[in-house]
Amino acid sequence: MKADTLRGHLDALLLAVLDGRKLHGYAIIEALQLRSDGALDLPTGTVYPALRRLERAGWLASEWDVVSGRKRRTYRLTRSGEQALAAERTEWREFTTVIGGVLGA
Amino acid sequence: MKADTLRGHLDALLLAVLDGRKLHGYAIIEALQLRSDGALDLPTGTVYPALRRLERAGWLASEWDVVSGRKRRTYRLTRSGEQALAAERTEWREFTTVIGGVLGA
DNA sequence: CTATATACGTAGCCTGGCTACATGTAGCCA
DNA sequence: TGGCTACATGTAGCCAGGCTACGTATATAG
Repeated sequence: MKADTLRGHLDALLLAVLDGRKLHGYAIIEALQLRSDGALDLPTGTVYPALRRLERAGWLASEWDVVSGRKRRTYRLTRSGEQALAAERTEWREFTTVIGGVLGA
Repeated sequence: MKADTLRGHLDALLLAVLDGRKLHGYAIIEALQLRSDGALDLPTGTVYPALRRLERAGWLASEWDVVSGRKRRTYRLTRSGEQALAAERTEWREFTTVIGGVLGA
């Protein structure tokens, strides 16, 4: 996939992958690979700062836990994160309608 | 539409709007407004540099003409521009499939 | 004769994802 | 025991590319 196309859609992806489940950063990256059949392989330098940003925005909450000696910061959607996800999904539909409409015919 | 979402898709829009017809810059902006029901209102500072870039890339060709005293630089797709457009359309489908797939369920 | 629409163009900002690091643990295998 | 790989988190700074804010000029309507 061409570079830069992700711009503006990263938040939506992160919120979506956390919809209904708790995951830590590393697992989020893997989940996105899985759900996209390998098309999305986001670097940690993209994901970790984004997660902290979303937490500061109040859309995610995190807590540390330790699994077999390794520390993990596990994230989950907050109530307002769920609302943000719904909004992101709506925006995505609008976006694809607009661009697709121009490209379409 | 949220800022930055256009990132990486501008070329596709410009090529698409010139598919099968010649247009000058100002008319391209209007055509995009029309085709998107007003959702796309690209500033000249976005469109004009992009057109020149696409021309340098060999995807567009331009010529000056004068209509009722006003000078216009009219653009058309080159052969390789048509190929680029086809490629952009394919990439767009892939992109929406990937992101939509993650957001979807 | 002023305002608005038409028409083209550039310099420089700004944002946000990415590159390239730094740090540390667990488990496997030779 | 030592090294390699997978797991796991994080930051500093780069960089691309769309956008803001300009500057220029003509035609037309009021």
